[in-house]
Amino acid sequence: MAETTSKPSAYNPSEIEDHWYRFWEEGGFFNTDADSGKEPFVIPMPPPNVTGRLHMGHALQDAVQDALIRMRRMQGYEVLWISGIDHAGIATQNVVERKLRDEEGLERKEMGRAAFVDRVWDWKKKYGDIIWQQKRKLGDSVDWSRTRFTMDEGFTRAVQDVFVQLYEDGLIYRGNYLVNWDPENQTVISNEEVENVERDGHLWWIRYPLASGEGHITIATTRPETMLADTAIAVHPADDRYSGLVGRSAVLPLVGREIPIISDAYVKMDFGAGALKVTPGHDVNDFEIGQRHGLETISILNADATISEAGGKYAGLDRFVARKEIVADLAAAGLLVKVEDYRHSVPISSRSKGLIEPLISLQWYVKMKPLADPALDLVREGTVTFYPDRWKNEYFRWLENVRDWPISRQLWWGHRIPVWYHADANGEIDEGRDFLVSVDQPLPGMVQDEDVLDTWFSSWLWPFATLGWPEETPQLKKFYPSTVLVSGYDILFFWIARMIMGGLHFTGEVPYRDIFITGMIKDKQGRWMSKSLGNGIDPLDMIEQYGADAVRFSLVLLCAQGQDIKLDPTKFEMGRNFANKIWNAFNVFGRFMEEGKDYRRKRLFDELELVEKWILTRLSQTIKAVDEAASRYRLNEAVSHIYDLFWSDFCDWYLELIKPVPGEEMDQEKMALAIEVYEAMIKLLHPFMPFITEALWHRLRPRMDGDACIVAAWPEVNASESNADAAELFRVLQAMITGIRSVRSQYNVPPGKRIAVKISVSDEGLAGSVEAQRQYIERLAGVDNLAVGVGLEKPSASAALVVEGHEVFVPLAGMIDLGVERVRLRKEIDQKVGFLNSVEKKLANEGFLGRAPAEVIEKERQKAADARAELEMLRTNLQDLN
RNA sequence: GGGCUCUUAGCUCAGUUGGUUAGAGCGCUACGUUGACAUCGUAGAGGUCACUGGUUCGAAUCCAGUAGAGCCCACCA
Repeated sequence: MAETTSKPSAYNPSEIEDHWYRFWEEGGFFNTDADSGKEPFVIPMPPPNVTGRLHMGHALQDAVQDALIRMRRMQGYEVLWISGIDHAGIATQNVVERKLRDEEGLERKEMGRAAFVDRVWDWKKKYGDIIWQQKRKLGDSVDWSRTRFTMDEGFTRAVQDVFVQLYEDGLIYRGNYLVNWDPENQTVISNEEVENVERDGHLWWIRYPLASGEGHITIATTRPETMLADTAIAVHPADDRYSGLVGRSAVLPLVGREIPIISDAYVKMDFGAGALKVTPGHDVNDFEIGQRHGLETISILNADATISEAGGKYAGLDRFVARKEIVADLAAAGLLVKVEDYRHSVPISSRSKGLIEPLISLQWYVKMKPLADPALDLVREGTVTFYPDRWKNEYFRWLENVRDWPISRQLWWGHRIPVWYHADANGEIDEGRDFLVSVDQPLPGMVQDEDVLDTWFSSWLWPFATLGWPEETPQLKKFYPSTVLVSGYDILFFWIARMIMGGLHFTGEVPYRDIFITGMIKDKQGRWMSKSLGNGIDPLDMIEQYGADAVRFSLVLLCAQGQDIKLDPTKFEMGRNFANKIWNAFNVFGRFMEEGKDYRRKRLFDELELVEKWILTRLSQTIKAVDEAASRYRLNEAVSHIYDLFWSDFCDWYLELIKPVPGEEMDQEKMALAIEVYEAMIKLLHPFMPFITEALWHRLRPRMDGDACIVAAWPEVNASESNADAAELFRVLQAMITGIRSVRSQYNVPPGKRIAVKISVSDEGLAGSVEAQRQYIERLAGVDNLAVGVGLEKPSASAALVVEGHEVFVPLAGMIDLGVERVRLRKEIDQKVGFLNSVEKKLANEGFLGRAPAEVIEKERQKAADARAELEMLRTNLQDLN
């Protein structure tokens, strides 16, 4: 499928990306084969929500994951990128509910559960995999035939089995406790789903009369309406102001209930009036005080956060309306002491953004400590490793303090809880009788729990339930545990920690040994990207504008060791420019290639010319560095090594030296090596820039059907084709060329004008070596009259440079400006003197000589000697000017 | 209140176990387009590595403290 090479075309990402994605997908290159016998490499992709659209976070994490997947595929692993979609309980229910209301005027509750859930399924089938069309644009090499859904048949079975197993293990229980209640969605949520935000509020000081009829006690509260559920007043045991009141009672205003005054060390003496109204039914800390003192727990809120019947005359009012009325009533009764402005943090639902109301509710819980302890040990022992390491501390902190997990949700979209109740005469749950935990209906007439499970109760099974667990499938045997998880830290507790616990408990193995935590994408000012702020950058727009390869490359380059990325769209210019460079560099030799011809080098390494030995040496060094960096998930380093090699070495030096002069053809042997090196670099780049590399790979040689860059063998270090001496010699030549160019620039020598140069080196051997490469200097420094020798004399009226201990004279008759030259030399001398001083200071330090390693000392001595020699040359040259 | 991260060139950021007078991209200055690329090339300017102290022969790098910025967790009603 050779493309035409006669007419170099400009780089246009959109022209190649769809074409090559289709090539991969239709060619089956993404497919995973459980029977291949190759060593597995597995990444469980965090399943996007069914409501999801591609955002920059996906783009970053997919760029990282796909790079790892593609690299390992090229290295001969059987790769599996576990993919699928999460049903995302609350989020999806909300989206569909809103849509039905807006577009069809339908209310969920009026529709009924079965009809509503049907509509969510319809919605899922219609919109559920939009994100995968978007991920194809990114170039994700996913086996799309294996995608799963967290509510598909097998997954549902796994979730239910897990519930039953945990119940039988004694790790699931049901109970009435204070929960985080989200009145908007009318469901319980877990602590992790609650955000605390600072809000302006008030502190109401309220006087509670004593039951004796004389005197009163004053409390301060931010939520006066909860007083309806007060069952005590608490003061600090050491608070002298109130010591006489402890044990007596107060009368709850507006309600008339008599409540005890108790002492508890929880109370802060210096806050408010030092007395605390205790509301066990609607406050976490008060609940605990209530437990300690055996207080009654009263609940005065309905599920929709209106005041319940227990709230007497306020029943039916919304909590905020009730608050106003209660405050007014207190004021009227002369019991409102004062109102202060007060800024404090309040809990809100991360889903609905509604204010959370703590209240008592009957829910299902998972007992966490027995699951957490083994999960802690495995990370402590190093069986599981975090990259970067510091995230393990967050993990420890959370798991060491983990609280039991409320898993029931009062939603309709999700996995039904596999618990069955006897029904009363009305078909309602009869709480008076025992329930049965069972996947299937255990007895006719029993009714299933109305609630569904927290979304994360299915997600935590992701790495194995996707492979057929609990069946012992070949897939499961081959691909579990996974190799590495790539994720953001935002779901460390929600998902990663629970996945480790679940994996261990249910399969007996850790779900993966490596966890690579990426930074998060922020906007230019470091804020989270969000719809409400409107500061999001759409990856699809960026792909359109810069190309997918450019977007991926830039993201990986910016993604350093878990640091957040403050993203500005102009960052993608770096990737785009690089892609353009790659494309155009091909044309340097590509335009000379004969169609259908396979150029292979005949020369051995020793027969290569210097710059060729050098570029092969640099290639080997780069391959080594890339492999090393990738093994530690330092992909930004891997990528910058390749970038430097390609741009600064291959293009700026190697290509400049081997490309034919205008009008001439390219030497076949040189072409063969150029193709060889370029091909290796293309392969190194493929994991990061898959489209452009695939496109170019096919242009490099005639390819067999079924061959592709995506499955080409990963480059390996070839020690026999690497030569440090050659590399060093070339480096010296580079320094000489740069020096001559610098002189030219300083004296404004026109670019086209060729000049004479005399190079005086330190020994005959080097003179020969430099002489042999004279065409490099002539070509890249614009020199037409080059003399090389030992101890050559400085021509008159010439600029003199000292390069790596050698002297380079640039005669500039008529152009030389003694003033400029003096300034230049003095500057060089000053620099050199400063350098020499610092080195000599070290060498004069007995501590250094006594304690530093011998090779470090030797290096310093060499540096000093070199610097002295160079300084001597510079000074002589300066004197000659006078 | 506890913990974590960051502070390096005008801007955005790299810098792997401490060892050449610190690097990149962008921006800036000068010069340069009849064939790879102006999404480019060549040369250059630009940094007391936040501050203070300590460890060390040697610190951008390790430790302590200070000052800013941000994040996470827990939350005084």
